[in-house]
Amino acid sequence: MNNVIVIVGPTAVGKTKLSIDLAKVFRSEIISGDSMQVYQSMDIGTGKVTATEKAGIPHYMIDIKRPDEPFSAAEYQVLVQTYIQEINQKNHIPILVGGSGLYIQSVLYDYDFSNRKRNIEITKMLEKRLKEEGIDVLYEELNHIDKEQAEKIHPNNYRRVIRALEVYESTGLTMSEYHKQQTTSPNYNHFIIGLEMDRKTLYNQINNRVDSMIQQGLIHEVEHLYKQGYADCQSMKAIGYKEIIPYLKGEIDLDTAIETLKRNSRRYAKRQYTWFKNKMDIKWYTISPEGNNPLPEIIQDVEQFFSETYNKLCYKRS
RNA sequence: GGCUCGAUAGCUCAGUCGGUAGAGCAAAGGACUGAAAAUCCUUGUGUCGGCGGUUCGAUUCCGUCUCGAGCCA
Repeated sequence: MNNVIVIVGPTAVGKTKLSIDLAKVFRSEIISGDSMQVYQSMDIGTGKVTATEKAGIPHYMIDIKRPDEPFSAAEYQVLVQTYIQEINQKNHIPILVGGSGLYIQSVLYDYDFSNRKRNIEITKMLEKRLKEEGIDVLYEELNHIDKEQAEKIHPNNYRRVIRALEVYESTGLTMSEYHKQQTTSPNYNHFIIGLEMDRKTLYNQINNRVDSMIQQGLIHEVEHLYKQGYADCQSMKAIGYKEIIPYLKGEIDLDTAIETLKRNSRRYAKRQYTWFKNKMDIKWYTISPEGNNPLPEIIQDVEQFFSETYNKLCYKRS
């Protein structure tokens, strides 16, 4: 079974730095586990690694899409699983690092998306019906064809309701029927490192990070994309972009945009915690306000976890 | 120094004709299988500024003190 080291944690906690430190020790290659860093020209706002930070370590899943292209967990999964296999074949352990819970989960547990491709035509029709008939009608319909799935989705969550209907309409099988086919055993020999931090400290760090993004020219970056006509794409739903666009349109002032951006980042961090804590089997490492370095402990735990295959790996202690 | 208006949830404020209180925002918790940085759900105990008085009972009325804002000297 292939190996993979995973690093998760809320935004701004320091995942990128840890991934590079670890990659140096184990001579790993890094795969981004992030739904927005796949987009080109979105560097500052997504907190992408810089060329210098990369320190020559190969990085995957970054800058692979234009900002106007769609992207999805399914597409992500296929590419990443290929990379994981390739890196393992070279006798290295890949490090999968990022904050997009579903994306990482779908790789590790091999969610089977293949038979239920998204069908934009059907989605659009359902969206039209949502407008005309209201969510209640759609929800009732879902309840009729797939009670089990309907019970899992709140009636107001139109995205999930529409997707469940779309899957049924395009494939003839319901969401819960797909769930039943799904295996629950992990796809890889994996060790998940979670970075956490006292909430107050993290929020401070998030606020400071937003300020520094602004200093680095985030406004300019968003403006550049906006002027190219990318305002309504999936990529512009990213935190750091969707808050700046109203400012560029003159709808809100800059302070409001920045405050909203900070708030959305904080809320995002909270949602990330919810996912990680409740869905993944994680070994947590706390970073204290004094900025302690959990690296030695992590190295030890990783070595121990992979001890069986350890001697075969091309690692090198630095 | 005098007068007026304030002081209630982390913030901005509402309210109780006296029966210990509620909105918005912030925040916290949760859901999630091809948009996931998306989408959605749930959650309000706070010495009602301090101390006295009236009252069966005061956050509400009265007195006084503290702090803040404004006006007049």
